[in-house]
Amino acid sequence: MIDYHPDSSTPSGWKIFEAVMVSMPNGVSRASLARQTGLSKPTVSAVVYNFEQAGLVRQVNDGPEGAVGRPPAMYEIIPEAGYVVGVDIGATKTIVGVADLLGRIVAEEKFPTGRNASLAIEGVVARVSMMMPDLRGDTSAICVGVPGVYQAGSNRVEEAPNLPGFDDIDISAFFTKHLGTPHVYIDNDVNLAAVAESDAIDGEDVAAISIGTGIGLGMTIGGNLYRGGSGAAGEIGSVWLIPPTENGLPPRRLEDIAAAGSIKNLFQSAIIAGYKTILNEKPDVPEIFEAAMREDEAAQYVLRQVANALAVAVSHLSLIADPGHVVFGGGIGQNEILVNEIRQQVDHLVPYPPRISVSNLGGRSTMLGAVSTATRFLQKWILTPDGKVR
Amino acid sequence: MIDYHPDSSTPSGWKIFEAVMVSMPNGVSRASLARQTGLSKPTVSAVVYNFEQAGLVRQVNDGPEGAVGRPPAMYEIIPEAGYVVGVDIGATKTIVGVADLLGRIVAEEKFPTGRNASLAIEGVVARVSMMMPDLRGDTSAICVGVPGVYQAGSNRVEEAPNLPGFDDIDISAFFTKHLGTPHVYIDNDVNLAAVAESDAIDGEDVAAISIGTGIGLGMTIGGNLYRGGSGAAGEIGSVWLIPPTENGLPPRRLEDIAAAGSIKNLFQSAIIAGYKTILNEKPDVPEIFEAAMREDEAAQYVLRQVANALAVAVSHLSLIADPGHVVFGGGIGQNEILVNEIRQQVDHLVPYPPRISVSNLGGRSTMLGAVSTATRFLQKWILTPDGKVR
DNA sequence: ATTTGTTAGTTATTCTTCCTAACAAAATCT
DNA sequence: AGATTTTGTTAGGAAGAATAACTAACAAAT
Repeated sequence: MIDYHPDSSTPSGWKIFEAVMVSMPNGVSRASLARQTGLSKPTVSAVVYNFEQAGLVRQVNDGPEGAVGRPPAMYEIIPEAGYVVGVDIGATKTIVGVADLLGRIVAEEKFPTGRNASLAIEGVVARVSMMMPDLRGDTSAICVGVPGVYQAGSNRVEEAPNLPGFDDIDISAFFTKHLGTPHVYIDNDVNLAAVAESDAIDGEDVAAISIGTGIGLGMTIGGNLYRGGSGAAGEIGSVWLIPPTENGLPPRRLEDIAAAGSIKNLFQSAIIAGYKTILNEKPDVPEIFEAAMREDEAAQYVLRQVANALAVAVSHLSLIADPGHVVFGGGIGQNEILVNEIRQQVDHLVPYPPRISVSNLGGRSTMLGAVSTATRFLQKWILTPDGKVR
Repeated sequence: MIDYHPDSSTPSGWKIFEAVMVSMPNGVSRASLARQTGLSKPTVSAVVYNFEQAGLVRQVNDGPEGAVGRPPAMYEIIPEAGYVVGVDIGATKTIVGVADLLGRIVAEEKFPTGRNASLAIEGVVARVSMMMPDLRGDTSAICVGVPGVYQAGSNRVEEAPNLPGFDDIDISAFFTKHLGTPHVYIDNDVNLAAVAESDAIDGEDVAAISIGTGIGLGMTIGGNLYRGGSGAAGEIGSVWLIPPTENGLPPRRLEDIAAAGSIKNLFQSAIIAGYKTILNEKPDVPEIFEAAMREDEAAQYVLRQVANALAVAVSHLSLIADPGHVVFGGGIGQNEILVNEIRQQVDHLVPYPPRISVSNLGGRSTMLGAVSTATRFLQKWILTPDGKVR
């Protein structure tokens, strides 16, 4: 029973809050917090007391039994103290995830994206309102991944060919108005996917390559997204494999070979060029890659070409930026057969190849990255820069 | 006349020291420091008093005349409070620069590099000892740029083909032993050049490409050097222009076309291929580029090929990492004709091309970057993390 | 020559934030 | 039962920096 009134909480609140955060789901004693943070026991007690008063933390009595010494009072974050929403607006499907203050997903839904930008974000609002009736108030945040380039300055989404109509929408104001939360973050879908992939490997730097209708790249450096000098970093789909020169060869960008449509076209050309196949006339991409494993000539040709194009692009990425990890995702990037072939080829192109892997977030990476981004924001925002509870 | 004894100096010392630093060479009043830093006047006075006692700062009486109000007492850094040495050990020439605590070069010398690593660093020690007799003591630092990859873990320089013999030398210990300063920093020459180029544009992010015997790339992100996941970022010379595939074309890396030796070879092949020239048999690279401006066929062919190779590499760099600026340096990279041609070609390859320019540091960029690095270190080191004078 | 206004710098006091030291509380170990 | 061990509380500071009110030194207006 605590009934004393020590100092109000203080700048050290940051450290303590973080330490309680990482202690989850086990909880921590105040003595342990003092050891971890290097702060004194009285300071920790005072801060934790204030957190408790503010409804941010609660005592749980499941300390270790049978240990020597006075049994500790364990404290844990109250996950319901705040909620965040992470959204992935894709060209065809939208995923909405709701998570608590700890970033744990508590609800998740997937549904068709509206046919244009306006319908898409209205659909998100409608769905979020059902999943999470009360997002009003300060202790909430929403992060939305969009299939285009988000310009923070003008608060507009640009270059989203697969979802027209973003030009005149103040997307941030729209969500604030209809969902009530003042904290809205918009970002490119591949950037958010990179955040999730980085989270998945303990925050190490990662380059996340997403292959689907187009090819995108998101990179994290030192735990933060890297956007480049003019916010245009990661346009790996536009990298020239055969640059336009006078020597006659038709110019080719990575996307002309390794994006979904291009792969299907490539298969058709392979047949015309005389490669044999047992596949039907219009196979989808996974079918092609699987056939390649079963010695189908045309499919093998396609797989080799596509993997080669991607391997060359990864070699550029690796030699220039040297990311520790490269993770492939997206509808096509998730294909193990493709990535295995890429990995083999990269090994021949680069002296110190990066670790190359397939995303194991199962198409949820953008949504998870959005949730992570919103959660990180909210966790920081809920304490003032002085460490007081907001 | 100050004759009171306030509190000892404090964590706020950092901010104040930096503010005095940027005020140079004008100096600042304490009232102005208080305004700039947001600290209170008493705090500033106490800290400045301690700096003055420690010999880090002195009063100068050249405040503004004719201004309303009490004339301020102006303070400035004592530049002689510390000295740093920046060294560029190149394959053929070495540059040594000595600078004061403000990073202002006070002495600079250029001389032939010793024929191997051991002779090279002995030469540096001999020259530094003459230029800067007393580098002993804490308030000094040295930073050395080497033509190879420096592995901080093992404290060894690797992959320095142009300067053999680095394998068994503990270079850091060598300098400490013979020069007395405990603060020795080694880095790759191109990385340090990038630091200098970034300094030259007010700390904005930059990608510095050095073209000489080889081709190297150094990048700064957020004012700091970016080294990549395994310290291997910036190997742009190894980027594949024509990757090794089965289709018959001979594989080519950027260095196979655009490094000094390759350019000369390319000129010979141009002649063999029947391009006409008025140049003599073995022209050097600047001669070739100048001839290209005077409509020399073979020279034009070479210039276009070389610029194209570099432009394609810059397009990769730009699409992947999007640096705001790209600065060319090194013996060949300093050539305006070449860089103009590159700029034109990049404009056709990339939607948002970076600003591309020629280094205007005249071959001194690595040395200047070394000085800058050592100065930054010393400025930070001279105050403890609490802001007290060390 | 005097008054007024402005800026610089000092002093004394107070506030914030954290620590140390000592002790009380609650368990296990012997 | 008493020793030991660990947690948590209380009391008393100490350090850093802010506030407020002062003095100091000048320019411009009267």
